[in-house]
Amino acid sequence: MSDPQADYRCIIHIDADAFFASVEQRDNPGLRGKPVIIGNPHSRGVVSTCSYEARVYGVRSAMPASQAYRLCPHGIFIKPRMERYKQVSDAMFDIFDKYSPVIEKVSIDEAYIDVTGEDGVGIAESIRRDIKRELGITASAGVSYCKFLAKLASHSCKPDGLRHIMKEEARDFLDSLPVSRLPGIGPKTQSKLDALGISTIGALSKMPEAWFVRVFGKAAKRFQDMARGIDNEPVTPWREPKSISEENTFDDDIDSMDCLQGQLAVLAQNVAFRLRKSRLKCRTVGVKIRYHNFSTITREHTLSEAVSSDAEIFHRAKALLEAAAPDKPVRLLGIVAKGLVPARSRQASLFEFHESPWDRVSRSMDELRMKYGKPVVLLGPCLKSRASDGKEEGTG
DNA sequence: TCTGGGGTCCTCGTGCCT
DNA sequence: TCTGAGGCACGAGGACCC
Repeated sequence: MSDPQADYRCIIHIDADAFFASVEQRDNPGLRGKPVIIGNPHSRGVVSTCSYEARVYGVRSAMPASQAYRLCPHGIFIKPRMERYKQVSDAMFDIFDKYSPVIEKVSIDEAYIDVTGEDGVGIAESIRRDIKRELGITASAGVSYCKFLAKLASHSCKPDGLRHIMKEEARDFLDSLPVSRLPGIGPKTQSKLDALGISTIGALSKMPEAWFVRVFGKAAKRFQDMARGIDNEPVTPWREPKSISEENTFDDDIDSMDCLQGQLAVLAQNVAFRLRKSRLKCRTVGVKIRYHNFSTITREHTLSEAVSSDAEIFHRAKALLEAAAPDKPVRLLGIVAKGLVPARSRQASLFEFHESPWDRVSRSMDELRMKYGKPVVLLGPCLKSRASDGKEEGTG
């Protein structure tokens, strides 16, 4: 059922243009007008983003960095400086705050802003102007009565553009677009739709609903609603995180269990630290193993009690790794913490919360980590891993 | 040719319980 | 005692997004 109120909403989608590359060009004027590519061409990584000058050569986000290097060998490759991008992002969100309290952060450089009842186009223009003046980068904005159309609008006018899609023109705008422009339709669903001869959003909107749901399941209803310009999804300022994970792709595949355990210990410490920083514990610990041939397995285990100490998370992950018994060289190893529950506060602990010995150890380790800005006390296997990497930092 | 990292959501299979 | 149905939690994996 469509919500009649929803038709009167006014939502802005703001998206910074080539964000990481723009920040680099802003900080270093010598890079302006040049093909800047964020990524390491000699690693197994991919391109995070690239300037519009690099896109001329066919370089795109998520493309293997080595491929980007072949396409644009004279491109300027820069390692991402996430701390710096985070600073600029925070400043951008401060600008949004001036215009509305209802802001949904989509990612570091992108947000939805609900400005229902106000002049959406005027506000979007002001925000874009403020970003350019205060931060020295450009952003594109889409304005519409629902989230996904606001997003399509901002993407259709990149870079440095503003587009408003009104209710009356939504169907005309959507009908000729390829189905892949709908959020949720990725390469797999697109090829399924292709096989059925459905290539445009207009064609998708005309499919018999019952049949479409039988073929595509629950998602079908949402796809068809969007294709018909219906989307009542609210702008949601805050959501509880569902999981915290960390993974690492190695420069060279690893086939020694000792070495894998060392890497696992580092991941466990980082995930556990992030849990505690967010005052959370997890009931489920999982590991992810990607082999040299890119086949990937995951294993997880749910505990009777929630945990957040380095040692408890490491031991559970280690048991899962051993049970999985990787028999091929491993390219990537990851840990995920799920089933997140709030850790009770320290104050409450005085009366009712039994702090385990592991919790006390973790608390002391966190205090040191905060003080020195990096892990000071390492789990045994971490030391092994550092030694085999030839790294010296963090021993203590 | 080569495919990151950190997430969310969904589906399907399985085991357990009533 | 056995069996099947239904609900539920869990585990694994797929698809997608930025």
